[in-house]
Amino acid sequence: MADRSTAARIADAALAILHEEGADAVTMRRVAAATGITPMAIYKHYPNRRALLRTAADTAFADIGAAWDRPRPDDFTERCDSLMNDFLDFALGKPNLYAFLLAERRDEARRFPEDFADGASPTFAPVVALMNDGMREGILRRDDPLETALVITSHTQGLVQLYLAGRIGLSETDFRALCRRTVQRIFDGLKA
Amino acid sequence: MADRSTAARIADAALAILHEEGADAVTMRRVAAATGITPMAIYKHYPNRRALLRTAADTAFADIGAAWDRPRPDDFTERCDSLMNDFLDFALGKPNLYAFLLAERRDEARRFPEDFADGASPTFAPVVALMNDGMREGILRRDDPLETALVITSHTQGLVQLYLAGRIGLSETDFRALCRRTVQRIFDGLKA
DNA sequence: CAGCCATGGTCTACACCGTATACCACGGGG
DNA sequence: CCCCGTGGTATACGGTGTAGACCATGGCTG
Repeated sequence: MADRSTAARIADAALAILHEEGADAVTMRRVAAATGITPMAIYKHYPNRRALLRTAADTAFADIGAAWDRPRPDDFTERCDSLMNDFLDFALGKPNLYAFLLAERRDEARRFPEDFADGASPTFAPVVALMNDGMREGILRRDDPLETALVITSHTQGLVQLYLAGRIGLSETDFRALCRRTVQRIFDGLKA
Repeated sequence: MADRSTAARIADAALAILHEEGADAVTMRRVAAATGITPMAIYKHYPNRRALLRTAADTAFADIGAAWDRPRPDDFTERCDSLMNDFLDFALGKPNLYAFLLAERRDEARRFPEDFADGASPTFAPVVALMNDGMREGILRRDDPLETALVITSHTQGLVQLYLAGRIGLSETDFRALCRRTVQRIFDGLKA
């Protein structure tokens, strides 16, 4: 209680509701109540609802980046699985948060359009690095690592999107296996 | 004026606003005004806002299916490009509609979870058929056509998602080229 | 020490949202 | 002829984000 700043407690409450019930449930009145405060008091710390949601998402995003920045197995395939599992852990474990971040970064990206260009995004950079390693180790065909990483990430994102949309009727374990299998298939190629 | 039924005119207005300004802009009051009617009159034709949006989306979805059901080139690669271009035409030309359909089918799919299982979705079936053709013609490795189609669609959907989210700083022409290139890359495989 | 003012909180109010309810005009079938 | 279903209206309620006015408090300055 005699702990974090009010601004942080507001953001925490917003993030919790966002995580549990989705972005629509994050109303100023609910966040205020959860913080033990009047709705209008939020405006002393955030200019409006969008900004509140954005900073909540920003901290969540930073947390992801930090969680992903950990040692990986040496073997390329295992490292690949390990990274993908981290991604799936997040996307499947916090689908509301994931969906919101995906939608939210639309505007965030408008402010930093070069975010992709240099592969600097905390969620994209590890994939680029992985592709670089694979090429250096001779496992992947030498190619543009950015585009290769883009192939892998967009495939996985799209697959998760379909799964979260309920369009792939599999258990989570089966779906994770499907992801691993299809990524492998992409590496192998589909041609005869 | 002495034309379509009121219900249809309401749906038209909703679809137009949905297309131009996104789902959030589709308010009962706005749709009513655009139809020249009182907000509450909408409820004589649709039980609530969600239902109105859903039928608007349904007609749009049916239109897509119809538009895609047309003759394709013989050559496999050209046929592939042709189908992808149809998809990109829609996703890039009506991003609001596309985003809404993607989100909306989450619930629609909950009612028909087997929609993917048999590849019956009007946007998914053509891809499955294409993969089948490729395998029959010996161009693609003989494999599960559903999973192969899933690889291609999820990749493209994910890529479009990233592009619409502004995370790929390319012109539309360059982006279309990127799509073609990466799909080709998937067919070719990434391994050394 | 007196006074001021930034900080962070409150309460009230407004415009907009979806929609429940009540009412009404009218045209066709018993 | 009456009656009632159809499709329209007007009003109202509870919800939303947020603008505006107000106020307590505590730290800096004259």
